[in-house]
Amino acid sequence: MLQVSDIRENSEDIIKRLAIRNINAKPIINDVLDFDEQRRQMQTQLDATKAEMNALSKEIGNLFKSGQADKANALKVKTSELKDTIKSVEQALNDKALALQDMLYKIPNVPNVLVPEGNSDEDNLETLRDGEIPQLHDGALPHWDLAKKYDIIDFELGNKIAGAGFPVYKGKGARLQRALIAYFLDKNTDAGYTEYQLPHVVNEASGIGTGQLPDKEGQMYHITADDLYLIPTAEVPGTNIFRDVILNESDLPIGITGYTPCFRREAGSYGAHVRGLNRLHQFDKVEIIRVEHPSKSYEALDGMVAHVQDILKELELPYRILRLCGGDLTFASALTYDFEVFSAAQERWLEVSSVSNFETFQSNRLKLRFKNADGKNELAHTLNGSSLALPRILASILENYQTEAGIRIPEVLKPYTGFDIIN
RNA sequence: GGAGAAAUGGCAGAGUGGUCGAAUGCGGCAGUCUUGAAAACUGUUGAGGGUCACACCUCCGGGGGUUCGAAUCCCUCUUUCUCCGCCA
Repeated sequence: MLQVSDIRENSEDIIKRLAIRNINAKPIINDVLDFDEQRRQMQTQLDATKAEMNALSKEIGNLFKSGQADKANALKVKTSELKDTIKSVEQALNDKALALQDMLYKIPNVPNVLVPEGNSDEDNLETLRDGEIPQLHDGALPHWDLAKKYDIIDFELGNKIAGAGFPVYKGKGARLQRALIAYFLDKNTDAGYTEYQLPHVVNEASGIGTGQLPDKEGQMYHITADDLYLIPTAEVPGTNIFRDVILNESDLPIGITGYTPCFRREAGSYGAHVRGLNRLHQFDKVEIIRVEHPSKSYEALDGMVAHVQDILKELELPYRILRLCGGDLTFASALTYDFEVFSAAQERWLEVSSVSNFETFQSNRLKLRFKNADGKNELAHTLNGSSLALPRILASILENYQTEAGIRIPEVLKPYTGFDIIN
C-alpha cells in the first residue's frame, strides 16, 4: 500500500512511474487526493467538536463538585447537540477513511527506475546467463517420464488421494526432495539467515499484511470453518512476524529463512506447460526474507540475487536472471529478479526463484517500522525471495542429470542424499 | 469439550465514574560524580492523527452500549492462565 503522504507530495511522479505497469493511475490518484483532503477536513471538524465536548464535560464535573447542580444541569442540555454532531461526523469520517483505504489497496507498488517497460514475460530483461546446457543422450526423457521409470514420483496416486497437482514423492525421490530442503536451509543459514519453522495457515490480518487480501483471496485455499488460509508462500507467515512491530535501527538488517509447503489454487490452467512438476497446487519451498533500512535495501536485493546465483552454480544447473518488466511485475513489488533454470529434456526455462524488493509497500500495511536516528518511526523495507522452490529444481535435476545408467546426483547434494545415482 | 480467573506503557504492577495518558518499581536514554566503569543522585522516557510550531483529537486486548463524562459500569468477541476431560 502506498503512503498517502507520498501521494500528496509526488503524485505526478507516481502516476508517471505507474505507467510503466501499463496502467493509467491518474483518475484513482486524483480520487485519493480528493478523499484524503475531505477526510482530513472531517477529522479537523471532529477534533474541534470533541474538544468542545471535553471542555464542557470538565466544567460540568467541576460544577457538580462545587455544589452548583442547577448550573451543571443547564449545561447538560447543550451537550446533546454536540453529541449528535460527533456521531454523524464520526460516521462520515469512518466511511471516508474506509473508501480511501479501499482505493489505496487497489494501487500497485510504484516500480523502481530499473524496471523495463513491457507488457508480458517476453519483455523481461535478461541480465545474466550462466552454466552449461547438457547434451543429453538419445532417448532422454522429460521428468514426468523419468519419475515413472524410476518410480520416484507418483502423480496418479496424488490424484487419487487429493487431486491433480498434489504429487506423491517416493523412495529416492522423497529423499532427494528432503536433501534439497536441507541443503537450501544450510546455505541460507550459512549466509546469516535465521531458520524459522512457521505456521502453514494464516489468519485474515496476515493475508492483508502481505497483500494477498483483499482481492486475491481466490489464489489461496480458504478454510472457512476456522477462517484461515493455507499459505501460498512462507512470505506470508514469515513477513507477518513483523506486523505491528517497531524495531530499533540497530536491529537491522534482519534475515530469516524457512521451509514450508506452499498451497496455490491457480485454477484454470491445463496443458503441456503445466505437466509434471511444472505447476502444482502443493509444493515445497525454502524462502528468504529480509527487513532492511531503506537506504540499504537495494544493496540487500543485489546480495540476495548473488546468494541464489551461488546456489544454482553449486547445483551446476544452467540458469538465467531476468529483470521483470512493468507488465510482469507482481502487485506489491518495486523490483523483481526472476531466476530460471533450463530443463534440458523439456527444452524449457523454468522459473525457480523470484527475488523482490517491496520497499515500504508491505511495511505500510504491516506497520513495520524502526526508530531512526532522529527518534522518529520510519517504515522499514521488506524483501523476499525463493531460495529455492523445489519442484522445478527437482525437474531440472532429473532431466539434466539423466544418463543411460540412471540419474546422477549433483556433487553438493551427495552428503545429503546418501546415494549418488537413481537407477 | 466442561468449570473458573484474567487482559493496563519495553517489563512488572497500582488504579471501580471527573483533577488518569495513567502511581510506583525495573529497564532505556541524558547528565552529575569518577582516570574509566559500577554504585549513588538528578532529569527524561509509549503510539497515531493534526500544526510552520503550539493548541487540539484518539488509543488502558478488539467491537458495541450506558453517561454531560468510562481504564473504571453493561453486552459481545478474541486471547492467556488454572483445574477437569481427551490426546501426537
